[in-house]
Amino acid sequence: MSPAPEPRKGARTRERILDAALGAFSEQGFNAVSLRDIAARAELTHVGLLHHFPSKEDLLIHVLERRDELDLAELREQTDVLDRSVLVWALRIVARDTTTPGAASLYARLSSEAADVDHPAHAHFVDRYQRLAGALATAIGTEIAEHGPPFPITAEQAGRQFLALMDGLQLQWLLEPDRVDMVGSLLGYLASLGIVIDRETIDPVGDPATTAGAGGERA
Amino acid sequence: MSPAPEPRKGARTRERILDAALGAFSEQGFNAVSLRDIAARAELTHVGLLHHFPSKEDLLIHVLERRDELDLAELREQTDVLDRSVLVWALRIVARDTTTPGAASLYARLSSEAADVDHPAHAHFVDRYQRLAGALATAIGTEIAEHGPPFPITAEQAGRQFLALMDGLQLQWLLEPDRVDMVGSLLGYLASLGIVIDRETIDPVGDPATTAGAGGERA
DNA sequence: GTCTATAGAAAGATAGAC
DNA sequence: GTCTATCTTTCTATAGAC
Repeated sequence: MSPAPEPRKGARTRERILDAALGAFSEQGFNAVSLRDIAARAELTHVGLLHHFPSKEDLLIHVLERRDELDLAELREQTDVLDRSVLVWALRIVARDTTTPGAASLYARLSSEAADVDHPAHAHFVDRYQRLAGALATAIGTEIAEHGPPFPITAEQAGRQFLALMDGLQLQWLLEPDRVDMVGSLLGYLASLGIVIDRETIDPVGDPATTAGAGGERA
Repeated sequence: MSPAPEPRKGARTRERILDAALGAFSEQGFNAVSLRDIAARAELTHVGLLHHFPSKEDLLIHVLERRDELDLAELREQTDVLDRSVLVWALRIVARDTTTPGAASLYARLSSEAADVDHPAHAHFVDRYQRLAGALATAIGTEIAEHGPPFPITAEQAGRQFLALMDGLQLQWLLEPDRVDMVGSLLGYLASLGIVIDRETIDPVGDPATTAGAGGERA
Protein backbone atom coordinates (compact mmCIF):
# COMPACT_ATOMS: atom_id res chain seq x y z
CA MET A 1 0.00 0.00 0.00
CA SER A 2 2.98 2.35 0.49
CA PRO A 3 5.82 1.82 -2.06
CA ALA A 4 7.32 5.29 -1.52
CA PRO A 5 8.70 7.02 -4.64
CA GLU A 6 11.70 8.29 -2.59
CA PRO A 7 14.88 6.17 -2.55
CA ARG A 8 14.49 3.94 0.50
CA LYS A 9 17.09 3.02 3.08
CA GLY A 10 17.39 -0.47 1.59
CA ALA A 11 18.59 0.97 -1.70
CA ARG A 12 21.38 2.88 0.05
CA THR A 13 22.46 -0.24 1.90
CA ARG A 14 22.58 -2.08 -1.43
CA GLU A 15 24.91 0.60 -2.78
CA ARG A 16 27.14 0.35 0.27
CA ILE A 17 27.37 -3.41 -0.20
CA LEU A 18 28.16 -3.07 -3.91
CA ASP A 19 30.93 -0.57 -3.18
CA ALA A 20 32.39 -2.84 -0.52
CA ALA A 21 32.22 -5.87 -2.81
CA LEU A 22 33.86 -3.98 -5.69
CA GLY A 23 36.75 -3.00 -3.44
CA ALA A 24 37.17 -6.44 -1.92
CA PHE A 25 36.95 -8.40 -5.19
CA SER A 26 39.39 -5.96 -6.75
CA GLU A 27 42.01 -6.36 -4.08
CA GLN A 28 41.74 -10.08 -3.42
CA GLY A 29 39.81 -11.70 -6.26
CA PHE A 30 36.44 -13.42 -6.17
CA ASN A 31 37.40 -16.71 -4.57
CA ALA A 32 39.61 -15.29 -1.83
CA VAL A 33 36.99 -12.87 -0.49
CA SER A 34 34.36 -14.05 1.99
CA LEU A 35 30.90 -12.64 2.46
CA ARG A 36 31.97 -11.78 5.99
CA ASP A 37 34.82 -9.62 4.63
CA ILE A 38 32.45 -7.70 2.41
CA ALA A 39 29.82 -7.38 5.11
CA ALA A 40 32.40 -5.98 7.54
CA ARG A 41 33.36 -3.28 5.00
CA ALA A 42 29.72 -2.38 4.53
CA GLU A 43 29.22 -2.37 8.29
CA LEU A 44 26.67 -5.13 8.64
CA THR A 45 26.75 -8.89 9.16
CA HIS A 46 27.08 -11.40 6.37
CA VAL A 47 23.51 -12.46 7.02
CA GLY A 48 22.30 -8.92 6.55
CA LEU A 49 24.16 -8.91 3.25
CA LEU A 50 22.48 -12.11 2.14
CA HIS A 51 19.12 -10.45 2.61
CA HIS A 52 19.98 -8.10 -0.28
CA PHE A 53 21.94 -10.55 -2.44
CA PRO A 54 20.85 -14.17 -1.92
CA SER A 55 24.22 -15.65 -2.87
CA LYS A 56 27.85 -14.71 -3.47
CA GLU A 57 27.43 -15.33 -7.19
CA ASP A 58 24.42 -13.08 -7.35
CA LEU A 59 26.45 -10.34 -5.67
CA LEU A 60 29.29 -10.72 -8.17
CA ILE A 61 26.97 -10.42 -11.16
CA HIS A 62 25.47 -7.22 -9.78
CA VAL A 63 28.91 -5.75 -9.09
CA LEU A 64 29.97 -6.36 -12.68
CA GLU A 65 26.74 -5.02 -14.15
CA ARG A 66 26.95 -1.86 -12.06
CA ARG A 67 30.54 -1.26 -13.09
CA ASP A 68 29.73 -1.60 -16.78
CA GLU A 69 26.72 0.67 -16.41
CA LEU A 70 28.91 3.38 -14.86
CA ASP A 71 31.49 3.06 -17.65
CA LEU A 72 28.80 3.14 -20.35
CA ALA A 73 27.19 6.18 -18.72
CA GLU A 74 30.55 7.95 -19.07
CA LEU A 75 30.63 6.95 -22.72
CA ARG A 76 27.22 8.45 -23.39
CA GLU A 77 28.28 11.73 -21.77
CA GLN A 78 31.07 12.14 -24.31
CA THR A 79 30.09 14.71 -26.92
CA ASP A 80 32.81 14.00 -29.50
CA VAL A 81 32.14 12.39 -32.86
CA LEU A 82 30.98 8.82 -32.17
CA ASP A 83 33.67 6.62 -33.68
CA ARG A 84 36.73 8.31 -32.29
CA SER A 85 35.04 8.84 -28.93
CA VAL A 86 35.08 5.08 -28.36
CA LEU A 87 38.88 5.18 -28.49
CA VAL A 88 39.06 8.26 -26.29
CA TRP A 89 36.64 6.69 -23.84
CA ALA A 90 38.63 3.45 -23.59
CA LEU A 91 41.82 5.39 -22.99
CA ARG A 92 40.14 7.48 -20.31
CA ILE A 93 38.92 4.36 -18.53
CA VAL A 94 42.50 3.11 -18.48
CA ALA A 95 43.77 6.49 -17.29
CA ARG A 96 41.19 6.60 -14.50
CA ASP A 97 42.09 3.09 -13.35
CA THR A 98 45.69 4.27 -12.97
CA THR A 99 44.58 6.44 -10.08
CA THR A 100 42.42 3.75 -8.43
CA PRO A 101 44.44 0.50 -8.21
CA GLY A 102 41.64 -1.45 -6.51
CA ALA A 103 39.16 -0.94 -9.29
CA ALA A 104 41.81 -1.64 -11.92
CA SER A 105 42.61 -5.14 -10.76
CA LEU A 106 38.98 -6.28 -10.71
CA TYR A 107 38.91 -7.10 -14.39
CA ALA A 108 42.50 -8.32 -14.52
CA ARG A 109 41.68 -10.89 -11.86
CA LEU A 110 38.09 -11.72 -12.66
CA SER A 111 38.51 -11.93 -16.42
CA SER A 112 41.16 -14.61 -15.96
CA GLU A 113 39.11 -16.45 -13.35
CA ALA A 114 36.08 -16.22 -15.65
CA ALA A 115 37.86 -18.12 -18.42
CA ASP A 116 36.47 -21.20 -16.69
CA VAL A 117 33.14 -21.96 -18.39
CA ASP A 118 31.63 -22.84 -15.02
CA HIS A 119 32.53 -19.48 -13.46
CA PRO A 120 29.46 -17.41 -12.57
CA ALA A 121 30.78 -14.42 -14.57
CA HIS A 122 31.84 -16.36 -17.68
CA ALA A 123 28.97 -15.24 -19.90
CA HIS A 124 29.35 -11.66 -18.74
CA PHE A 125 32.97 -11.49 -19.82
CA VAL A 126 32.48 -13.27 -23.13
CA ASP A 127 29.75 -10.79 -24.03
CA ARG A 128 31.79 -7.81 -22.84
CA TYR A 129 34.85 -8.78 -24.90
CA GLN A 130 32.79 -9.25 -28.04
CA ARG A 131 31.09 -5.87 -27.75
CA LEU A 132 34.31 -4.02 -26.89
CA ALA A 133 36.35 -5.61 -29.63
CA GLY A 134 33.64 -4.78 -32.16
CA ALA A 135 33.36 -1.14 -31.12
CA LEU A 136 37.13 -0.66 -31.15
CA ALA A 137 37.48 -2.28 -34.55
CA THR A 138 34.84 0.04 -36.02
CA ALA A 139 36.49 3.12 -34.58
CA ILE A 140 39.99 2.16 -35.67
CA GLY A 141 38.75 1.18 -39.12
CA THR A 142 37.28 4.64 -39.61
CA GLU A 143 40.57 6.25 -38.69
CA ILE A 144 42.65 4.00 -40.91
CA ALA A 145 40.47 4.77 -43.92
CA GLU A 146 41.66 8.40 -43.86
CA HIS A 147 45.48 8.18 -43.72
CA GLY A 148 48.23 5.58 -43.85
CA PRO A 149 50.63 4.79 -40.98
CA PRO A 150 54.15 6.11 -40.46
CA PHE A 151 55.42 6.19 -36.85
CA PRO A 152 58.33 6.15 -34.40
CA ILE A 153 58.54 3.78 -31.43
CA THR A 154 61.26 2.80 -28.97
CA ALA A 155 62.43 -0.76 -28.48
CA GLU A 156 61.44 -0.57 -24.79
CA GLN A 157 57.91 0.40 -25.71
CA ALA A 158 57.66 -2.28 -28.38
CA GLY A 159 58.91 -4.93 -25.99
CA ARG A 160 56.34 -4.04 -23.35
CA GLN A 161 53.63 -3.90 -25.99
CA PHE A 162 54.50 -7.26 -27.42
CA LEU A 163 54.42 -8.79 -23.93
CA ALA A 164 51.09 -7.15 -23.16
CA LEU A 165 49.73 -8.49 -26.44
CA MET A 166 50.82 -11.99 -25.46
CA ASP A 167 48.98 -11.82 -22.13
CA GLY A 168 45.95 -9.96 -23.37
CA LEU A 169 45.46 -12.16 -26.42
CA GLN A 170 45.81 -15.24 -24.27
CA LEU A 171 42.98 -14.05 -22.09
CA GLN A 172 40.79 -13.37 -25.13
CA TRP A 173 41.68 -16.73 -26.58
CA LEU A 174 40.73 -18.53 -23.36
CA LEU A 175 37.33 -16.84 -23.47
CA GLU A 176 36.72 -17.28 -27.22
CA PRO A 177 39.12 -19.85 -28.64
CA ASP A 178 37.63 -19.79 -32.14
CA ARG A 179 37.76 -16.04 -32.56
CA VAL A 180 41.36 -15.30 -31.65
CA ASP A 181 44.49 -16.36 -33.53
CA MET A 182 47.22 -15.41 -31.11
CA VAL A 183 50.21 -16.26 -33.24
CA GLY A 184 48.73 -14.58 -36.31
CA SER A 185 48.01 -11.40 -34.40
CA LEU A 186 51.48 -11.26 -32.85
CA LEU A 187 53.07 -11.85 -36.25
CA GLY A 188 50.95 -9.02 -37.61
CA TYR A 189 52.16 -6.72 -34.86
CA LEU A 190 55.78 -7.56 -35.60
CA ALA A 191 55.14 -7.01 -39.31
CA SER A 192 53.93 -3.51 -38.45
CA LEU A 193 57.42 -2.91 -37.04
CA GLY A 194 58.98 -4.18 -40.27
CA ILE A 195 59.85 -7.51 -38.67
CA VAL A 196 58.68 -10.24 -41.02
CA ILE A 197 58.65 -13.80 -39.69
CA ASP A 198 57.14 -16.60 -41.76
CA ARG A 199 54.24 -18.35 -40.04
CA GLU A 200 55.72 -21.71 -41.01
CA THR A 201 58.68 -20.89 -38.79
CA ILE A 202 56.34 -20.85 -35.77
CA ASP A 203 53.63 -23.30 -36.71
CA PRO A 204 55.39 -25.92 -38.88
CA VAL A 205 52.32 -28.09 -39.46
CA GLY A 206 50.03 -25.27 -40.59
CA ASP A 207 47.56 -26.60 -38.01
CA PRO A 208 44.03 -25.56 -39.08
CA ALA A 209 42.99 -25.23 -35.42
CA THR A 210 45.48 -22.41 -34.84
CA THR A 211 44.79 -20.73 -38.18
CA ALA A 212 41.00 -20.27 -37.82
CA GLY A 213 39.04 -17.20 -36.82
CA ALA A 214 39.14 -13.43 -37.04
CA GLY A 215 41.78 -11.16 -35.60
CA GLY A 216 44.70 -13.02 -37.07
CA GLU A 217 44.61 -13.47 -40.81
CA ARG A 218 48.24 -13.24 -41.67
CA ALA A 219 49.29 -9.92 -43.07
CA MET B 1 75.77 -44.45 3.76
CA SER B 2 73.72 -45.20 0.63
CA PRO B 3 72.55 -42.06 -1.21
CA ALA B 4 72.03 -43.92 -4.51
CA PRO B 5 73.06 -42.04 -7.69
CA GLU B 6 69.96 -43.47 -9.47
CA PRO B 7 66.75 -41.36 -9.48
CA ARG B 8 64.81 -42.58 -6.44
CA LYS B 9 61.13 -43.32 -6.18
CA GLY B 10 60.55 -40.16 -4.19
CA ALA B 11 61.76 -38.05 -7.09
CA ARG B 12 59.25 -39.67 -9.43
CA THR B 13 56.45 -39.04 -6.96
CA ARG B 14 57.51 -35.40 -6.78
CA GLU B 15 57.23 -35.18 -10.57
CA ARG B 16 53.78 -36.76 -10.49
CA ILE B 17 52.67 -34.21 -7.90
CA LEU B 18 54.11 -31.30 -9.88
CA ASP B 19 52.31 -32.47 -13.04
CA ALA B 20 49.05 -32.81 -11.14
CA ALA B 21 49.44 -29.39 -9.52
CA LEU B 22 50.24 -27.74 -12.85
CA GLY B 23 47.09 -29.18 -14.38
CA ALA B 24 44.87 -28.32 -11.41
CA PHE B 25 46.17 -24.76 -10.94
CA SER B 26 45.82 -24.20 -14.68
CA GLU B 27 42.22 -25.29 -14.82
CA GLN B 28 40.94 -23.77 -11.60
CA GLY B 29 43.47 -21.23 -10.31
CA PHE B 30 45.53 -21.32 -7.17
CA ASN B 31 42.89 -20.42 -4.60
CA ALA B 32 40.15 -22.70 -5.93
CA VAL B 33 42.29 -25.84 -5.89
CA SER B 34 42.67 -27.89 -2.71
CA LEU B 35 45.59 -30.10 -1.79
CA ARG B 36 43.12 -33.00 -1.82
CA ASP B 37 42.31 -32.29 -5.49
CA ILE B 38 45.97 -32.35 -6.43
CA ALA B 39 46.69 -35.40 -4.30
CA ALA B 40 43.83 -37.31 -5.94
CA ARG B 41 45.27 -36.57 -9.40
CA ALA B 42 48.68 -37.77 -8.28
CA GLU B 43 47.10 -40.85 -6.73
CA LEU B 44 48.04 -40.35 -3.11
CA THR B 45 46.51 -38.62 -0.10
CA HIS B 46 46.93 -34.95 0.67
CA VAL B 47 49.07 -35.90 3.63
CA GLY B 48 51.40 -37.86 1.41
CA LEU B 49 51.66 -34.77 -0.76
CA LEU B 50 52.57 -32.59 2.23
CA HIS B 51 55.50 -34.89 2.91
CA HIS B 52 57.08 -33.72 -0.38
CA PHE B 53 55.90 -30.10 -0.29
CA PRO B 54 55.37 -28.80 3.24
CA SER B 55 52.72 -26.25 2.26
CA LYS B 56 50.48 -25.24 -0.61
CA GLU B 57 52.58 -22.12 -1.22
CA ASP B 58 55.77 -24.15 -1.41
CA LEU B 59 54.12 -26.38 -4.00
CA LEU B 60 53.08 -23.39 -6.11
CA ILE B 61 56.58 -21.93 -6.14
CA HIS B 62 58.03 -25.24 -7.32
CA VAL B 63 55.40 -25.58 -10.05
CA LEU B 64 56.27 -22.14 -11.42
CA GLU B 65 60.01 -22.72 -11.25
CA ARG B 66 59.70 -26.04 -13.05
CA ARG B 67 57.57 -24.53 -15.80
CA ASP B 68 60.05 -21.73 -16.41
CA GLU B 69 62.93 -24.19 -16.43
CA LEU B 70 61.21 -26.25 -19.13
CA ASP B 71 60.53 -23.15 -21.24
CA LEU B 72 64.10 -21.93 -20.85
CA ALA B 73 65.42 -25.38 -21.78
CA GLU B 74 63.47 -25.09 -25.04
CA LEU B 75 65.04 -21.69 -25.63
CA ARG B 76 68.55 -23.09 -25.24
CA GLU B 77 67.80 -25.83 -27.77
CA GLN B 78 67.06 -23.25 -30.47
CA THR B 79 69.96 -23.02 -32.92
CA ASP B 80 68.95 -19.79 -34.69
CA VAL B 81 70.80 -16.51 -34.32
CA LEU B 82 70.33 -15.35 -30.72
CA ASP B 83 68.36 -12.12 -30.93
CA ARG B 84 65.67 -13.19 -33.34
CA SER B 85 65.40 -16.59 -31.66
CA VAL B 86 63.96 -14.92 -28.58
CA LEU B 87 61.03 -13.72 -30.65
CA VAL B 88 60.62 -17.07 -32.35
CA TRP B 89 60.80 -18.83 -29.02
CA ALA B 90 58.12 -16.61 -27.44
CA LEU B 91 55.83 -17.19 -30.40
CA ARG B 92 56.38 -20.92 -30.19
CA ILE B 93 55.48 -20.93 -26.50
CA VAL B 94 52.24 -19.17 -27.41
CA ALA B 95 51.60 -21.59 -30.25
CA ARG B 96 52.21 -24.57 -28.02
CA ASP B 97 49.85 -23.25 -25.35
CA THR B 98 47.15 -23.10 -28.01
CA THR B 99 47.17 -26.88 -28.09
CA THR B 100 47.15 -27.31 -24.29
CA PRO B 101 44.47 -25.05 -22.80
CA GLY B 102 45.18 -26.09 -19.22
CA ALA B 103 48.78 -25.00 -19.28
CA ALA B 104 47.87 -21.77 -21.05
CA SER B 105 45.57 -20.47 -18.34
CA LEU B 106 48.11 -21.01 -15.55
CA TYR B 107 49.86 -17.72 -16.17
CA ALA B 108 46.70 -15.85 -17.15
CA ARG B 109 45.19 -16.73 -13.80
CA LEU B 110 48.22 -16.73 -11.56
CA SER B 111 49.81 -13.59 -12.95
CA SER B 112 46.66 -11.62 -12.12
CA GLU B 113 46.36 -13.22 -8.69
CA ALA B 114 50.06 -12.50 -8.11
CA ALA B 115 49.54 -8.77 -8.55
CA ASP B 116 48.81 -8.77 -4.84
CA VAL B 117 52.13 -8.03 -3.10
CA ASP B 118 51.29 -10.60 -0.42
CA HIS B 119 50.74 -13.42 -2.93
CA PRO B 120 53.35 -16.19 -2.60
CA ALA B 121 54.24 -15.93 -6.29
CA HIS B 122 54.45 -12.13 -6.50
CA ALA B 123 58.24 -11.90 -6.60
CA HIS B 124 58.41 -14.71 -9.14
CA PHE B 125 56.15 -12.86 -11.59
CA VAL B 126 57.76 -9.47 -11.12
CA ASP B 127 61.15 -10.99 -11.92
CA ARG B 128 59.78 -12.96 -14.86
CA TYR B 129 58.16 -9.89 -16.45
CA GLN B 130 61.31 -7.84 -16.12
CA ARG B 131 63.52 -10.46 -17.74
CA LEU B 132 61.05 -11.19 -20.55
CA ALA B 133 60.42 -7.56 -21.39
CA GLY B 134 64.16 -6.91 -21.51
CA ALA B 135 64.91 -9.85 -23.80
CA LEU B 136 62.07 -8.93 -26.15
CA ALA B 137 63.12 -5.30 -26.31
CA THR B 138 66.67 -6.29 -27.23
CA ALA B 139 65.52 -8.63 -29.97
CA ILE B 140 63.04 -6.16 -31.46
CA GLY B 141 65.58 -3.36 -31.28
CA THR B 142 68.02 -5.38 -33.35
CA GLU B 143 65.39 -5.99 -35.99
CA ILE B 144 64.27 -2.40 -36.14
CA ALA B 145 67.82 -1.20 -36.67
CA GLU B 146 67.92 -2.92 -40.08
CA HIS B 147 64.77 -1.74 -41.86
CA GLY B 148 61.91 0.67 -41.36
CA PRO B 149 58.24 -0.36 -40.98
CA PRO B 150 55.57 -0.47 -43.67
CA PHE B 151 52.64 -2.83 -43.11
CA PRO B 152 49.01 -3.84 -43.69
CA ILE B 153 46.56 -4.71 -40.90
CA THR B 154 42.82 -5.29 -40.71
CA ALA B 155 40.55 -3.32 -38.40
CA GLU B 156 39.45 -6.57 -36.72
CA GLN B 157 43.03 -7.45 -35.95
CA ALA B 158 43.81 -3.95 -34.70
CA GLY B 159 40.76 -3.94 -32.44
CA ARG B 160 41.68 -7.23 -30.85
CA GLN B 161 45.27 -6.08 -30.47
CA PHE B 162 44.29 -2.84 -28.82
CA LEU B 163 42.07 -4.70 -26.37
CA ALA B 164 44.82 -7.20 -25.60
CA LEU B 165 47.22 -4.32 -25.00
CA MET B 166 44.78 -2.79 -22.55
CA ASP B 167 44.55 -6.01 -20.54
CA GLY B 168 48.17 -6.99 -20.82
CA LEU B 169 49.51 -3.57 -19.94
CA GLN B 170 47.18 -3.40 -16.97
CA LEU B 171 48.65 -6.60 -15.66
CA GLN B 172 52.18 -5.28 -16.10
CA TRP B 173 51.24 -2.02 -14.47
CA LEU B 174 49.76 -3.81 -11.44
CA LEU B 175 53.03 -5.69 -11.02
CA GLU B 176 55.38 -2.75 -11.68
CA PRO B 177 53.46 0.52 -11.46
CA ASP B 178 56.52 2.73 -11.95
CA ARG B 179 57.75 1.02 -15.09
CA VAL B 180 54.60 0.96 -17.21
CA ASP B 181 52.79 3.94 -18.69
CA MET B 182 49.62 2.36 -20.01
CA VAL B 183 48.11 5.39 -21.69
CA GLY B 184 51.40 6.38 -23.29
CA SER B 185 51.92 2.93 -24.69
CA LEU B 186 48.39 2.67 -26.07
CA LEU B 187 48.74 6.09 -27.68
CA GLY B 188 51.98 4.92 -29.23
CA TYR B 189 50.26 1.88 -30.68
CA LEU B 190 47.52 4.02 -32.19
CA ALA B 191 50.13 6.38 -33.61
CA SER B 192 51.71 3.39 -35.36
CA LEU B 193 48.37 3.01 -37.16
CA GLY B 194 48.42 6.67 -38.13
CA ILE B 195 45.89 7.55 -35.45
CA VAL B 196 47.24 10.54 -33.56
CA ILE B 197 45.49 11.49 -30.32
CA ASP B 198 46.96 14.21 -28.11
CA ARG B 199 47.85 13.01 -24.63
CA GLU B 200 46.17 16.08 -23.16
CA THR B 201 42.89 14.77 -24.56
CA ILE B 202 43.18 11.74 -22.31
CA ASP B 203 45.09 13.00 -19.30
CA PRO B 204 44.05 16.68 -19.01
CA VAL B 205 46.18 17.42 -15.93
CA GLY B 206 49.40 16.01 -17.32
CA ASP B 207 49.61 14.07 -14.05
CA PRO B 208 53.29 13.22 -13.34
CA ALA B 209 52.24 9.89 -11.78
CA THR B 210 50.79 8.63 -15.06
CA THR B 211 53.59 10.08 -17.17
CA ALA B 212 56.58 8.42 -15.46
CA GLY B 213 58.54 5.31 -16.42
CA ALA B 214 59.69 3.36 -19.45
CA GLY B 215 57.47 1.76 -22.06
CA GLY B 216 55.45 4.84 -22.75
CA GLU B 217 57.39 7.94 -23.71
CA ARG B 218 55.01 9.54 -26.12
CA ALA B 219 55.88 8.96 -29.72
C1' DG C 1 57.29 -42.51 2.26
C1' DT C 2 52.59 -43.11 2.92
C1' DC C 3 48.78 -43.88 5.59
C1' DT C 4 44.32 -43.05 9.08
C1' DA C 5 42.51 -40.03 12.22
C1' DT C 6 41.71 -35.66 13.69
C1' DA C 7 42.42 -30.99 15.07
C1' DG C 8 41.21 -26.16 14.27
C1' DA C 9 39.70 -22.50 11.35
C1' DA C 10 36.74 -20.59 8.04
C1' DA C 11 33.54 -20.79 4.39
C1' DG C 12 28.36 -20.30 2.32
C1' DA C 13 23.94 -20.62 3.64
C1' DT C 14 19.50 -21.23 6.69
C1' DA C 15 16.15 -20.69 10.84
C1' DG C 16 13.82 -17.84 13.38
C1' DA C 17 13.64 -13.80 16.83
C1' DC C 18 12.98 -8.84 16.84
C1' DG D 1 15.90 -5.12 7.31
C1' DT D 2 19.04 -6.79 10.51
C1' DC D 3 20.37 -9.63 14.00
C1' DT D 4 22.26 -14.14 16.88
C1' DA D 5 22.81 -18.80 16.64
C1' DT D 6 23.67 -22.74 14.16
C1' DC D 7 24.20 -26.25 10.34
C1' DT D 8 27.08 -28.38 7.00
C1' DT D 9 30.96 -28.58 4.30
C1' DT D 10 35.63 -27.97 3.18
C1' DC D 11 39.93 -26.33 3.89
C1' DT D 12 45.26 -26.51 5.54
C1' DA D 13 47.97 -28.72 8.59
C1' DT D 14 49.53 -31.95 12.46
C1' DA D 15 50.11 -36.46 15.29
C1' DG D 16 51.48 -40.74 15.25
C1' DA D 17 51.12 -45.76 13.41
C1' DC D 18 53.25 -48.71 9.94
